[in-house]
Amino acid sequence: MPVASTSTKKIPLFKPSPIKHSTPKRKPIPNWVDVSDGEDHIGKRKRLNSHVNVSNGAFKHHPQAHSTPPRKKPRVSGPAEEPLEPIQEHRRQLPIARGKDALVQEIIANEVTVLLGETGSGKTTQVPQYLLDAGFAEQGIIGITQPRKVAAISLARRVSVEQGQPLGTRVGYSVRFDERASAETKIKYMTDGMLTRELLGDSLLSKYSVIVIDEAHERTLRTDLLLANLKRILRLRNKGEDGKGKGKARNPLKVVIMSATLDAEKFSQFFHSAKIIYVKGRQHPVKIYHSAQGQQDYVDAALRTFFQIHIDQPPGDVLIFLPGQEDIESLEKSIELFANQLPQGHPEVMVVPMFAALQASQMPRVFAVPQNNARKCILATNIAETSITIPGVRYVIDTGKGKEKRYLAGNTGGGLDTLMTRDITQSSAMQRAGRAGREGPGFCYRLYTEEAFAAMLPAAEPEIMRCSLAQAMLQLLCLGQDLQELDLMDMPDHDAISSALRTLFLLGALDSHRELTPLGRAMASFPLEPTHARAVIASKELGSTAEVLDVISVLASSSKLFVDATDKRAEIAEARRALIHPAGDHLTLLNTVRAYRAAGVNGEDDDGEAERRKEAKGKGKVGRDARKEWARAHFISERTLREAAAIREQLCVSCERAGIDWRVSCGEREEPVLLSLAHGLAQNAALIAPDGTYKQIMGQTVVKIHPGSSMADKKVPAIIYDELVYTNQIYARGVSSISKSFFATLGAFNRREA
DNA sequence: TGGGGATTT
Repeated sequence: MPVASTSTKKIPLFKPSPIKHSTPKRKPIPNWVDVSDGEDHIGKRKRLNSHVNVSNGAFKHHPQAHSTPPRKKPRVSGPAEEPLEPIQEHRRQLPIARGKDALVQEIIANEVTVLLGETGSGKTTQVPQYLLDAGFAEQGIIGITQPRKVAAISLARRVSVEQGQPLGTRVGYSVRFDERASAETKIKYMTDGMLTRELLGDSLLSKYSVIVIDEAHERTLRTDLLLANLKRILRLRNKGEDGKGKGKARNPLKVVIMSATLDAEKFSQFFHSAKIIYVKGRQHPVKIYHSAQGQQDYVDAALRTFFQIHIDQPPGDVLIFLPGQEDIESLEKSIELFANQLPQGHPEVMVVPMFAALQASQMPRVFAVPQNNARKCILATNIAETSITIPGVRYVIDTGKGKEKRYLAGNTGGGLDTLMTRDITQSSAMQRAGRAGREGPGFCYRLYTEEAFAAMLPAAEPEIMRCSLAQAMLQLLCLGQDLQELDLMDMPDHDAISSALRTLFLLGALDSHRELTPLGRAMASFPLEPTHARAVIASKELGSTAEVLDVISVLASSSKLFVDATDKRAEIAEARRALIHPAGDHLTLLNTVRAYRAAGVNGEDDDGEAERRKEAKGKGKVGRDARKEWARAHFISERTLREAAAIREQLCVSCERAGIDWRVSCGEREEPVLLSLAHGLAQNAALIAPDGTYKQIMGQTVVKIHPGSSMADKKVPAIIYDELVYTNQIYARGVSSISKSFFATLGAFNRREA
């Protein structure tokens, strides 16, 4: 074995194991309907537990598991028929097509339907079209929610092609910063956050005749809030004229809950034992191997497994799931080292790292076709589980580990995010394995035992149990709802609720009777965390709105501004030196945003005013290129800056509605900026102790300034910070120095505003 | 001396 000679370690041995016990034992539930076999079974409801496997969407484990699934011929055929358009033929061949009539019948007959559809069933593209055909769009819109923007957009694009109509007419989408929909739109794909927002304006969602919640198993915070509200809306909209459910409701609503796997029964129970409809998927079979023994060092085990595949197995790209960037970079080096020592005749290896913080310029490599028949090896975080699909993958190596952020509510100084490497869930494991079967039969090597798989949690805890509730509570209060009284699928811990209430009180959003204040209502009108919204509002009196919007829009962006590459540390530090502000990270952000804007004018520094005038006239290519080059030279994510610019524009609109003049600037004075931010970050503050450590003002937690902060290793009397993250230690991230005297008056300030 | 991944009229 050539690799064994370069490594003293033994290659792990794998035994094939067809996951015999991955279908959880379930009690017979009378509500199950299987429509996979098509219209033969209309009216003849089959009991699921007697004949169909449902829990394992990623791969098959019945006797015919390892053969390619049969492709059904179109039902409409014969010499007399017109040949079907390729698109329509494709639609008819999707697994769900055979169940169309039965599915529509069930949706007509029931208020809520739970649709359990495996990957590749076609449920997300087809069900809305079936509902359209069945006349559901005559009284309203068919809305389909997605957790991710890109999914909503690409689905709408696909379905508009299937409908033969331009995007934005019959089929449209609506996501933040981007909408393609019109008065004639009947099928609308949208993010769950968008529909949550619509609730604030129309608490009955009355323009929708059907709402389809897709990927419900992901249980995002917004999905959970939607589900609770849909239950309420159904009660209000679907009762008859006499108000008691008799007679015909004027504007009834249908709800369809779609889930890939697992938890279908929980959705059914939540909606009063709603019918569960099951549709098979059409995924290529993936053969699963578990390691015979548990692996202590998963990076090393992944290394050995990769070369075992590379040397022994036929061509096909390899996707390795790892927890984070550190492991990815370490494995990348190891694989390259060993790949260079391979004997002649072995294909080369092209190693591609993939994680969210990667520079945009590196991303295309993931999709590139390797040269010289090299084998591509993608090292990815769980970004490759749901967000990005990579073509060509035939082998998956699953370490069984992933990082998970979890919010721990504090009873004093705000909360704390933990970011820890943990065992993944069974649902994640199946999702990861499924990534090997998208184009053909595949293989998944799990670096953990079958017993370890069985011991994993079936699914991740819902997000509502793992995040700060302050923003959700504030939004609900504006709807006249109380999170504690809401009929949620899972109720968050009492600690999380009281911590959020406390935060809202300290920010002045609630009064001492827990009533929403005018300030709270103003805060809720911003698409921001309450802490950030508070800072924007505080900037009005302090005359620093333009600057605060520059800072907050970056903080509210989904990705990092400063991209770091481990191997260019010195170069990066040198490039950014001029941007660093002695007062800390917030003003460093401000410098960066200003410099970026100025770079678009002449490549020279500028007060930004000229650029704003130029922007108003239309964006010039020269300016765009200059900005792009500037961002690249300073190792700054332009994607983040562009997202921040879009957020800033939206915030300006919110400011206008709230009576805040977003043009007001404090010029070069820095204190008004920091003071505004401090009004929002009042709970996130620490004072230096005699021993040189920082201690929270509210609460006694000792915090360390994150090494990535410009304030790292600096000793100042007092700091504010964006967040606390616990990894190995409790780190404060996004740190600025602030005058100590500020805190004496802060509490009084917020309450006076309230 | 260290950064799982989404999202918002």
